[in-house]
Amino acid sequence: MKNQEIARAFSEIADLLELKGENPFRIRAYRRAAQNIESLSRDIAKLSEDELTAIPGIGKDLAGKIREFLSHGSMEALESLRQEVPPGLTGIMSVPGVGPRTARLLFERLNVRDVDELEALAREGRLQGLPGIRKKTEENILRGIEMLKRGRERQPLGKVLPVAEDIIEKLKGVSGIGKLRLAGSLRRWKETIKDIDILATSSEPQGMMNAFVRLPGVREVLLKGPTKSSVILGEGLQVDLRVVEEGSFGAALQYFTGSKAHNIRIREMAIKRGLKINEYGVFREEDGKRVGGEKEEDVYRLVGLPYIPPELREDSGEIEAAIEGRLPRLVTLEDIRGDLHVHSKWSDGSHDIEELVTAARELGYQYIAITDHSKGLGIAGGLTPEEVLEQKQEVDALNKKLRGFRVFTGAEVDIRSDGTLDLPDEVLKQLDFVVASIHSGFRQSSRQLTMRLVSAMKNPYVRVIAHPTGRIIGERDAYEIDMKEFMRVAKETKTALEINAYPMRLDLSDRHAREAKRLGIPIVVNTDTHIVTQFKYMRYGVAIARRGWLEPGDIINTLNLKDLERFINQGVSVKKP
DNA sequence: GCCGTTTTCGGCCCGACTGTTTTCAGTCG
Repeated sequence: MKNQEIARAFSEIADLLELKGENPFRIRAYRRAAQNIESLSRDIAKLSEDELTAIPGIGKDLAGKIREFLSHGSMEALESLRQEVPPGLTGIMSVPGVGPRTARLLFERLNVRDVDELEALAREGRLQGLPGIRKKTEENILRGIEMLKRGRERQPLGKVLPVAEDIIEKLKGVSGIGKLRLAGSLRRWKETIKDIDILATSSEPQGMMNAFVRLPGVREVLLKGPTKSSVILGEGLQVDLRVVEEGSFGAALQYFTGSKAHNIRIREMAIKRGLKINEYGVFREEDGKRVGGEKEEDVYRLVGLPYIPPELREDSGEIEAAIEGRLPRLVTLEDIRGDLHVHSKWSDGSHDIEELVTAARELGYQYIAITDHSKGLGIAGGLTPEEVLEQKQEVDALNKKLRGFRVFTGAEVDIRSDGTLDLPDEVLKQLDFVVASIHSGFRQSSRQLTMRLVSAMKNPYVRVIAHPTGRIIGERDAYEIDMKEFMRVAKETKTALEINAYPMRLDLSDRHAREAKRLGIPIVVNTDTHIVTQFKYMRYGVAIARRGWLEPGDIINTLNLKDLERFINQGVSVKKP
């Protein structure tokens, strides 16, 4: 899929135009297009001309450039811009605090071509004396370079959210504190996070800011004002705190939750209605009177929309859906009735089955499926066929004792490198819930990997493909599979696809989940629990499902026990409810 | 460059903080 390459090309064009000092609206148009292409779930090469220009921010011109890239692998506009602008300047712009104007100034006056040269000159104090640059600015540039080198990359949601929640807990103890909420991409549950945004009200804003910048774990204060402060934590994460008045809290929450693209659309709608929206409220253009803003709902109501949940706010069709009254009724954590991918001591889990049952019941679940590894995964203590059947006996006996709860027998059967399964059909057929997945041979060709998944799905006893793309966020990219073919076969064979809620996996991704829903493929949200505390990861999986526009009816483990039993008892020829 | 229940031209989201400035430009989100 060329989507990401095209998005990067547009984004680079935007950077280059910015360096040339071009029309800012034209630049914004490229950035918006890049963002929308990046979040596209479908293969851009497969879209018709009409579908292409239907993408928000893609008009005739950009559609032409996309076609050009798809047929030639390059864009004339980008190539000639690269000729015009010295290479390396876009790199300089990636230093925090250095924008297009400064980058250009540095190149024109000092012939700075890359970040290393910039660093050397700054260390020698040779930036001072340039217009608008004195000691402080030079120091800031050096700090920016340091931050860049340390890599302020996006970090996995699962790492950042606990840190953010810890900060929230600490801020709750600060005197004068009123409302306190996470905002930004954390509130939208994006799978990776660049910084933590916190919004608060306070009767003592100044004291609040003082306390904030002195929190344990703060390594550096980037800026500190009466309403806005930013710090860097030891782990390199940036945290922004904004303090607003009670009457503005809703508008501010909406504003700081973003996404930026979503907010721009909302504000454009406001202008058409003679309104102006900022983080302090919704104001009437004619007399400047505030007409709303205490509640987040105000903002949407005043532009004529129903409330849009944060997880959908990416300008990827949610505004159109809201206008047409077809927003999904998103699944919630409360809709989840059980977990269908759980490991026990039998393989590499930490608990025996009864302990898992106790923990699951405490969460209000009605069932779990025990899906231990098969023997091919020696490192995980995988089970032989005999052990699988022995475990089934234990589960059957346990179920006789349980009331209002059921343990389903299952396995996470390994898909071998030739596409065969690691347990014989005679064993699989006796289990309630068979999950299949790939644990080796990640680097095979796309065709080979796709073939393995396809042949696993064609096995009549396989109900689910677990963590279908194998990615580990920040460590290992998704396998190169033919996603279209994979999903086609999933639909044909009525095999469910898993959203693995393990925070470093989140696999399927939100985009693929949305595509699966579009195709009518059933989804199951599982935690892959190895130790009971990991049951709590379900919230991450549900968040990805919500970002994928999924409703309870799209997800198997929202079924109550009776319905799920009925579904399973329908027999192996029908894998789907 | 996109887009249109005011528009095919003329708009295009809005404000905080910093540093270097005597009133603002640049950067960021």
